[in-house]
Amino acid sequence: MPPTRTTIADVANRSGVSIATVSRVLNGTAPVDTDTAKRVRSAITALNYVPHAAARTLASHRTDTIGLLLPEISGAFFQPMLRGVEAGVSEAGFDLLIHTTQARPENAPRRPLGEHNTDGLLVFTESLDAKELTRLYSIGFPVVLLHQAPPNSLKIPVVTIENQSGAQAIVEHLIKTHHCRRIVFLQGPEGHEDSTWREKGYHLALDAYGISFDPSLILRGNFDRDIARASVEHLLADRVKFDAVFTGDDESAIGVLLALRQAGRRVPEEIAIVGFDDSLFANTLLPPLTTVRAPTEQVGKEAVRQLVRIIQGEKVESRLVLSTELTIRQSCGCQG
Amino acid sequence: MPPTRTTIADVANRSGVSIATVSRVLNGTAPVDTDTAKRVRSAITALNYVPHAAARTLASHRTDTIGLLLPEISGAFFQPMLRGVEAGVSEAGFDLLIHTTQARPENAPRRPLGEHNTDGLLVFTESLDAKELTRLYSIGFPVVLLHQAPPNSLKIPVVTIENQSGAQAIVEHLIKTHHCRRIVFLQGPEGHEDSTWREKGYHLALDAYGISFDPSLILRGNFDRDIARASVEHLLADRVKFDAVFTGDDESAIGVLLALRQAGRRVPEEIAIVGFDDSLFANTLLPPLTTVRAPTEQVGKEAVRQLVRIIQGEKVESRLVLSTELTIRQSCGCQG
DNA sequence: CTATACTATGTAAGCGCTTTCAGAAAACGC
DNA sequence: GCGTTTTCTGAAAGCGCTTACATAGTATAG
Repeated sequence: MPPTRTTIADVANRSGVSIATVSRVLNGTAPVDTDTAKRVRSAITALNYVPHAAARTLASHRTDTIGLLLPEISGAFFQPMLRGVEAGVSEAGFDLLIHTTQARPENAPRRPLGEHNTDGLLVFTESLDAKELTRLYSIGFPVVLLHQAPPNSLKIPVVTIENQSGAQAIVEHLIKTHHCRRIVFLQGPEGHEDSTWREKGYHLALDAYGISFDPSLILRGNFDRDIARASVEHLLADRVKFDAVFTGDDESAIGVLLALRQAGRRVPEEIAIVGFDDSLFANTLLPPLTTVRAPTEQVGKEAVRQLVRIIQGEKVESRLVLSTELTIRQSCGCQG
Repeated sequence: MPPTRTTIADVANRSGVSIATVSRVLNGTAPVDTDTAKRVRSAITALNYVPHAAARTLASHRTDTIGLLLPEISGAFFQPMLRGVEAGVSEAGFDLLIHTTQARPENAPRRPLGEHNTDGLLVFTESLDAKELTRLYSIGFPVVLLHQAPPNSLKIPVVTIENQSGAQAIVEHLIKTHHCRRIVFLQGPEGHEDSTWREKGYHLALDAYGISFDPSLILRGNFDRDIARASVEHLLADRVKFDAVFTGDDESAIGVLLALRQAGRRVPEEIAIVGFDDSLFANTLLPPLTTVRAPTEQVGKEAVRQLVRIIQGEKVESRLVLSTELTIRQSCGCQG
């Protein structure tokens, strides 16, 4: 820190007004004489003055900051999410404070994000426990949930996507267009809501076409390339027959693709593969991946919008579901 | 905000001490009687007390926050970078404030990140102009530059990677092992330092093997999939002969791959492709991409470490260059 | 047993702002 | 013109903390 930082008092002195007036010019909270305002503004420029965020927060009870809580910052899925959130946040003139929860020690000394340093929180699946969520709800702190229903049926707004119908559509495509009958499904991480809904969509599709469900075709993929690969390798080793894999997400599709390529199975001729999310790399795989387009970036952006509205005291709908869209490429057997 | 937030005074009352003592327990800044400390701590727990960040900042002149300034938050390149930064930041017990500079209006009302809201700044290539950088330097504000030399030979610490030798190594691999002679190079964005160094490495490799430089083999790829693709399509249309492409980064390699595939040129049999960065998707391309491994995540982590050291008043070396490593896969013509 | 040094705690002065409250000056109504 | 509203401005009270500074009690030394 420099010996003496430029404060609002310096600006006030230089322009011959009180600090209250400077504050008014800064925030436009009360009418100020045009000339006075001009003098103040030029003093601000001349002194290179920037208001001290903490002082402002302390006095005004606003942080102008939105907190984002998610399991990890990396991963193909979080990228567009983050981009959307960033866009929304900067559009609304807020700052963004990010915390990841993965592998964070239990004995974390203080709550990283909350009413003490943000105006509101965006909480992604599983990154905050029900207890804390309940506490925040009870004190009326603005929170928006992403891809996750509120616990204990609290009325916390949610932004998510149409998982079930999207999944159903893509599985039905496999059945109807490509005559697949033995379709493997790779589950996401334990308790992952998106995955649960996608699995329901999978079942609905089978039911719709009268295909009986075979539990041995349900594997764990954990939305992880390597785990998905291992699961499929097991399946192949066990000589289980299947003609398609719905990988639950796109990341897993890479693992499946690698496993099948290794085993000499041709995709999509022998086995079709379809994913979910339409991650950035989906169209660079070979063959390009047929998947369900999830508007992840919009989810982020919309969630911020909802949150900002809540912060500003407006009411918002409690559940916003963005629609997904079947995106046909070639890994299902269609011709590009 | 709840009507009355829990403050340090509440904790003090409940445990029968002054707020100064509570503060001491909280920060460990002075010896406190064991029993007193215990009483205070249990009051903190009982009241669910969390210190107010802004008040703390205002009083202590520390924000415990590190600012990250980069052009965009998305993009395969920034992902590992971000991950490294996040890891470093949370390891050091700081918060992370992120700002992107791309497409931000010129009339941004206030300087987004600086001495008023962070303890130090991580600045990625081109995301802060020389004037502001100079100002920050002049007031002694902690800054670490990423992949970018300081302007006006200011002594601002830098963390970057060995671009030149990495590039030289991979081009020499093409020449020596695969007997390529007409190697295309795709430049990154105008003035991008990494790209400039990589281009130098390219030239050194040619020189080392006495291959004369052909300017028509230098194209602009802008580290962008689509631009790279268009450039190569032009080259093909112009019937320029070439037997390899060094794409400058990995993202461009996708575009090149698509262009060549479209044109029916086989990779790597007819034309070898090599990249730089070893992005996550590099080994999922077909053929898997031979590239130069850039330790981007470490760059992020190390940069935070340097920055924290500076914030704590220690001295650091002014330039940290992490080494790169040739990563051979199959797109150069080698057998996996 | 007095001088000296800690140890443990409280008091109070800010940190740099926002925001009431109040008052002066200017504009307006009739 | 005189009362009334409106516009503009300043004084001052905090916001919730940290941190000198001061003080009382308790060891330690000689």
